[in-house]
Amino acid sequence: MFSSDDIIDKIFENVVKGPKLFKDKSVLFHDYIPPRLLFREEQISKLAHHLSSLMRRQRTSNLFIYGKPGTGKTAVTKYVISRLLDRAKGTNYIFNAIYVNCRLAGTEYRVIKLMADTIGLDLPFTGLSSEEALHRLIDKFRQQVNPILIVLDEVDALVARYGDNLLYALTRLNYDYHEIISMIIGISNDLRFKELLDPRVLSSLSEEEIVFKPYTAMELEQILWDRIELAFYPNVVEPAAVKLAAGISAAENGDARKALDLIRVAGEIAEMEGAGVVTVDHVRKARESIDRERVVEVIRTLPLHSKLIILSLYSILVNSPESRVRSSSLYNKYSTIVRHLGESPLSMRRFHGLVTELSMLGIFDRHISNLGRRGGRFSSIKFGLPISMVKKALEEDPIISDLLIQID
DNA sequence: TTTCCACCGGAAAATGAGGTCC
DNA sequence: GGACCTCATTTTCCGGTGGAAA
Repeated sequence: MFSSDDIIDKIFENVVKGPKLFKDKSVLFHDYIPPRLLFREEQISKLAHHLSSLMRRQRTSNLFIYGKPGTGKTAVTKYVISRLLDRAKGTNYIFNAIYVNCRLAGTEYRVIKLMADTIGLDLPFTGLSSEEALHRLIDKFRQQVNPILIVLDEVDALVARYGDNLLYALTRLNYDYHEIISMIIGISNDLRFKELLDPRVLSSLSEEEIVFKPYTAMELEQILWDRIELAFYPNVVEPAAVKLAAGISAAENGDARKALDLIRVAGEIAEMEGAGVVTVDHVRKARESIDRERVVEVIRTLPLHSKLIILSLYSILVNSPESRVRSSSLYNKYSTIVRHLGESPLSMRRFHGLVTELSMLGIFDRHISNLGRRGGRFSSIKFGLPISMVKKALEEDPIISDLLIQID
């Protein structure tokens, strides 16, 4: 029987004394832009062609880029812009590029603020209306000498939540002052978001489109080998392991990021085990580990009341994980637990909202049943993942783990 | 065919904590 | 210092849902 200290000592020894597999792990992370982007020559040349007009200070079409996650949209856009900016240094063809990820920015105001930050305009975090912030940004735009390129990544997230007011204002500015705002690039994972756009915005933004198709398994395999050459020492990754990682990712929308994650985590597991080679088995373990870590991470970052709802379901199902619980029973249990903590439970409506969120995250599995006039319509809930995984995630919260001890 | 049950969920308003502006 | 702002969270209100019973 090994103690926890023995296990840690063994992992440490493997990492320090075991064979080194990684030459440069950073090239396997999502934000790394490689020196060449395979299978995207057509998109690179189309984008570079458009941007070259901008550098000549000619009016050029706005661009709409779409494709599934992990198909290289952001990487290609950043790659082309950075290459052209490098080339333009010291010439008269310089331009300013503003890149904002709308989903990460979160709100319309923050998108405006991030654009302002890029061109040296200081806007407060809060206190101004979005309208006022936009006015100040536009004034600053007008003072710019060089043409401006605006890239709005994951623009669908902005439009779905706040409508297309900001996009309308920017396309309007692009129309009226095209010598300043020379080009807007909208990047989206979801083509359907175009239905949400005002026809004037749509016609302006979709003047030109570039489509990124998902990578095939063969393409992903070559992409992986290209990165493995930079990331690992020679001959430490088995070809079968690469084939498996590419196959798994091709089945999941041809997502290159997933493939890179699999190979990176497989390499980390191999290093921890003190293995000299990354094998198929390490890729399988990596797949499990990524799924498990994702769940633990999601639950860890949930607000307290969401965790308390999960805990309530856990306390009911701890001895019969496959049973289902009515949402009303779950609410009663949740209320009892919250009152036990000396707090007031959330309203039923809010509770329903959180249960819906947990179902969408795959933590809960909700099923609608209908027993008719006497029984009515109701949803029954169980866990969408192994109960042991849920428990592990809950144990990371100090308040919840105390309650868990009482339940167990 | 209508009624009823037990929710479900959209929309709008409220709340409170952070802030700016004049 | 008061008016006004953003933003995340929550509450309140209320119409919708679908299948069995009346």
